[in-house]
Amino acid sequence: MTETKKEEEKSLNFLEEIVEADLAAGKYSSILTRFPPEPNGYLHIGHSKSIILNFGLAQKYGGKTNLRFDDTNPVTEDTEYVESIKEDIKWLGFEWENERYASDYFEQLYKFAEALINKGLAYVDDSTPEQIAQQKGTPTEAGKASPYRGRSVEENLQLFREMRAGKYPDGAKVLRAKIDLASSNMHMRDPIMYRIKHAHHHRTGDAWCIYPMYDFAHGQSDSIEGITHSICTLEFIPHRPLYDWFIEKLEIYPSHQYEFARLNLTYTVMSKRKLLQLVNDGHVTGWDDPRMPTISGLRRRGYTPESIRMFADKIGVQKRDNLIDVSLLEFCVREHLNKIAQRRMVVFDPLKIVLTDYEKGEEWLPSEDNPEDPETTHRQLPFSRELYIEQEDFMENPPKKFFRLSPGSKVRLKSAYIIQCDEVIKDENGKIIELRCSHLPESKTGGAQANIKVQATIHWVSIPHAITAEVRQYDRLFRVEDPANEEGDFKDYINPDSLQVISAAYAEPSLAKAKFSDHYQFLRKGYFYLDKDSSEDKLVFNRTTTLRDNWVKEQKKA
RNA sequence: UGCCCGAUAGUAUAAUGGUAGUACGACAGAUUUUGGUUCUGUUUGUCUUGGUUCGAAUCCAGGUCGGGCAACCA
Repeated sequence: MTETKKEEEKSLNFLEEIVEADLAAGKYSSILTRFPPEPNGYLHIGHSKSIILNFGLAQKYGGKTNLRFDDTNPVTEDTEYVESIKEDIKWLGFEWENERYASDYFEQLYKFAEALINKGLAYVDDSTPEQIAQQKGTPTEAGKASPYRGRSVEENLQLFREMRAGKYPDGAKVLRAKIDLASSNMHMRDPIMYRIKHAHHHRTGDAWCIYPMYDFAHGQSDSIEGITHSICTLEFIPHRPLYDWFIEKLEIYPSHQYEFARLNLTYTVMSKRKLLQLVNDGHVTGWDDPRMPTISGLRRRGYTPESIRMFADKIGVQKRDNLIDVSLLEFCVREHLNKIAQRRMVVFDPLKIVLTDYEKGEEWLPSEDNPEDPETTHRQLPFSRELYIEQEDFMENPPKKFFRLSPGSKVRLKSAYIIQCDEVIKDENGKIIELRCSHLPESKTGGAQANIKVQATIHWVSIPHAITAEVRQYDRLFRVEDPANEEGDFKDYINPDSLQVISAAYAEPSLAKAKFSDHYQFLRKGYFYLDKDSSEDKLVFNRTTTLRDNWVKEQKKA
């Protein structure tokens, strides 16, 4: 009920309005969108906005979505990327109707090009790249015609066929559309349609040595598939007249292009080119480094598809440039993980405690796996006389608002007893190496003293039962909000402390059975996820994100 | 000094001529066997100048500011 109400109240974004209007007007009986990545890099969170938009729009209005790889530039593209892109889309929770490639249409596109030549709307140009740039003029100055612009249809046809046949080397000739060299839109000043590249293509192999440019491939591919709404980012706005021009002159199905603002996130970069540099220069370990904003990086770090979809829903879709605070993404992942994460106890920086009055040897105490879940399961935690707690949970001379353990004070050990610190043991340098404590024997859950109020509950592990694990704690990759727009090289703003490794944290033994299907909350520490670097004899956990921490804020104020 | 987009709290996003609302953040408090969660409260906004109108964030005009466009990239 509430869900439906919320749905109704939620206002439409501008694309949903367009689709609803088109559907209401009977322009289409159902819609077909497409997600068109170039397989030259891994998908990032910015792409997930586009994926969720394209697939989500179709889902909402009973339509379908094609996955189409825009593979018109063989020198940068590779099947490695095709595979990762498919995996990422599936992981986000979407299914495409058809898997297509722009390269599927190379023959058709070639025929389209000949058709334009026959109409006198395209010509083969022998000019060099420099000459073509010269001819284009500037935004304030009209361009000039190439000396080859007046070639006859027959000559153009013959030369274009020779281009295809491999008669010319790379760069010797191009095919250009004959449009308007005086247009105020630079993209209409006789844009290049085909260039010669004697390069191996990841799908068509060596069948072709001429390849269509984006502008001559994208709109026609949309048209061939019958895409109703072709949604892309803002920088393609000036391409739209060209998109429409090719469709009009070719007299083919009129797909329409719409544009939205791409996602930008604080403290990271969002371009494949820059991400590739981080990988190639070794600033990160790979495309799936958990610090990367790639979908594979976020997945490895422990983000969930649900959290990313919630994020996309919250940021909305608009045409204004934006820089979204990464704290919103963190909020979304905490929101989801709080509901599903299994609670576990892990001590990162141990301080030994001896319970001088504990005589039992060992006992096993139940602890809930997730207090947010009313049907939570419980696991058994081993308890003993010797425990580790966190160094930071003890202070010999505590400031006013310190609620944890200090000499003479009491704290509760989560799911176990209330303890009190009786004696502080130091080494010859005065460093605290051990605490002697006593416990309230009736204070465990359900006991007579269980309801005694103490200022804090802290986590712990039993020393004889503890296992060790490597813990990788991540921080933002950059020191500044918008590294791409800072002076100089964006790499100068990399955060040198973006990774902090604890090689041996002490964990409760149940974590020996950690699984990739589970997300964990290490109590009072944050959310963690098993890393693929784990092996039989070594556990590795990635910190997905910290818990919100008011104590840290309190300390900063002081 | 051409053309094209855009402009609502710190950040995003609604209000489609009729009470400027929501989320995140920040701040304060309550609850709590996680300084988590949950709950309550507070804070801050229509780029500007005119015009149309009973009434303008919304429509019109001028200005300002931000972004994009001159790859054989997509």
